[in-house]
This record gives sequence, structure tokens and C-alpha cells, in this order.
Amino acid sequence: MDTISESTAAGPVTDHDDDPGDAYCETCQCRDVLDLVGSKWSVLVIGRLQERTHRFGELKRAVPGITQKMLTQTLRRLEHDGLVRREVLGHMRPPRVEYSLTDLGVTITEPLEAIRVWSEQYLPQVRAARRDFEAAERALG
Amino acid sequence: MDTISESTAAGPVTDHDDDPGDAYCETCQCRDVLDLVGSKWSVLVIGRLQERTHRFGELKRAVPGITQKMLTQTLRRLEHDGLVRREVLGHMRPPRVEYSLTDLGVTITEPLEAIRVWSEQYLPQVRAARRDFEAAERALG
DNA sequence: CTGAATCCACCTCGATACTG
DNA sequence: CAGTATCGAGGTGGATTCAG
Repeated sequence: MDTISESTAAGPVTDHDDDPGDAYCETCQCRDVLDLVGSKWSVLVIGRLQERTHRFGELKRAVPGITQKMLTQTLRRLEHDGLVRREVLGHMRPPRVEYSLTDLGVTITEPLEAIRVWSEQYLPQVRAARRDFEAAERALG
Repeated sequence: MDTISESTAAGPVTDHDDDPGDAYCETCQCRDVLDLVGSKWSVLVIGRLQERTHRFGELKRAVPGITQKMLTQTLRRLEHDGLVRREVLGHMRPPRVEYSLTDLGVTITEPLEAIRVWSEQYLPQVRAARRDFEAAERALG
């Protein structure tokens, strides 16, 4: 089961111990959150659940390109971190499982929205900077 | 030179072509930005440059645990994306290089601040959710 | 001082096949 | 329908060494 070794990646960096008292660790908390929503599919899944509750298959169709494995893994992680609630409805065949945002999960959509707004406003500048940088690279050889 | 293969990771996902007209790709832009600031050291470096201009060695000391390779790589990427400006002062020995945020780089500190605020407010709940989840896991075996 | 180059362990993600 | 198991490619980050 490789999902465990993959999901335990949220641990400390290595064995170098940092003093937990300086300004570095304040920012480090920010990094913890970025690991939450920074993984490839997290924001996409959260975005869908922000609209409404979804069943597993609905989510899979609503997030084009995601595999079952990655959807399962992403949902497990979000559930593990308290952002998503998983509900099994009855034990019928076929089974029915619904996913929705928790109260905590809803709160994170605000900073995510800030990122989305920034993207719309400034991503063109970023792309332009990339072109310039690469052009300058080629000019130098 | 492995820095190139590492830094070119910002490209498109894979070869499955998505219709660029649906809601999926709006969120996809958000992912692009998360790749920018979501890498391990980006927010830490940006945080330092937010305070003031730093020389390379100053940054290295100001971000405990970072290696020269990762600092160079992070700065190159931020410069490549137009968030950081690199200035070589003269050609003396030893060389002197200064890094600072561009105007574009300054703008991104706002959504980053939103994340930081969320972290301070809600990270305890996330950690609690993790403990509960893992406790429930052990209870089931 | 400011890097570049190399080697390597680990993690992430995708593809595929299988199960209740 | 909603997963789990396994394999493999590729990217990320760390340690160390070398160079202008």
C-alpha cells in the first residue's frame, strides 16, 4: 500500500533540528498549509466541493484527467486534515459515498480565492517574464 | 545541469488535452501559481526579500536549513517568473550579488499573507483533525 | 563570495489490473 | 460504484565537490 508512504510526506524535513523560536517557523506554518493545497489536485477537488456535495464518480467526472488513485489519495488527505467529510450512505449495492467540505474546509476557500484573483490579474505578467527570461537566455547562448 | 530539468516542471500537466474553455482551466491557473510559491523554499525566500534586499550569503544565513543549491534554484525560478530581481554589483573579487522583490513580486505577498493568517488561525484545528483521524485509524486496526 | 556539477534517496503521480 | 494493489517514470530536494 504505497498510499501511506505517500501521504506521510507531511512530516519534518530531515534530521536537522531548527530552533522553533525564531521568525523562520512562523513562515514554516505557512508552508504546512501550502503542502495541503499545493498538491496537484487539491485545489481542483476543493473547488468542486465548494459548489456542492459530490459522489466519488461525480468528482472523477468533474475533474478531468484525474485518476481514481489520485482522487482517492487527494480525498483521503483532505479528510485526514479535516477539510473534507466522507459519508457512506447505507450499505447498499452499489455503494454510495458522498464528499463535502467541512466548516474548516470552507474557511480555506477564502485564501484560495485570494490566490485565484492574483492569478487572473498577474499571471499574464508572469508568463511575459518567463518569455523575456528565456529570450535573454538564448541571446547569451 | 539538472537545474534545468528541475525548473522546467512548470509546464503543462501531461499529454491529455483539456478544453481550455471550461471552468477547470480557471482553477488550473490557480495551480500554476501554487506551483510557484508551493515549492519548499519559495515562501521563505520571498518572506526574507519582503523585508529588504539581501545578498546571497545573507539569504542563506536568513533561511536556516537551505542549501546553496536550493537557494540558487529557488532564486533562479523566482527570477525566471519575474518575482525577483538579481543585480550583480561590479565585477570585483569577491563578487557581490543582490536579490530583491520586483513590483510583481511585491504583489504576491498579499495572497501569501492571507495564507499565513489562515495558518495561524486554523492550523491547530488541522493538527487536531490529524490526531483524530489517526486515532480512529488505530481504533479500527 | 557566489555559484555550478554530480550523485542519490525519496516522493509524486500516472497506468494498469483487480475487488466487494 | 467506490475503491485497493502494484509497477514504473520522472521530478524534488539534500550532500558533497569543484570553480571563477
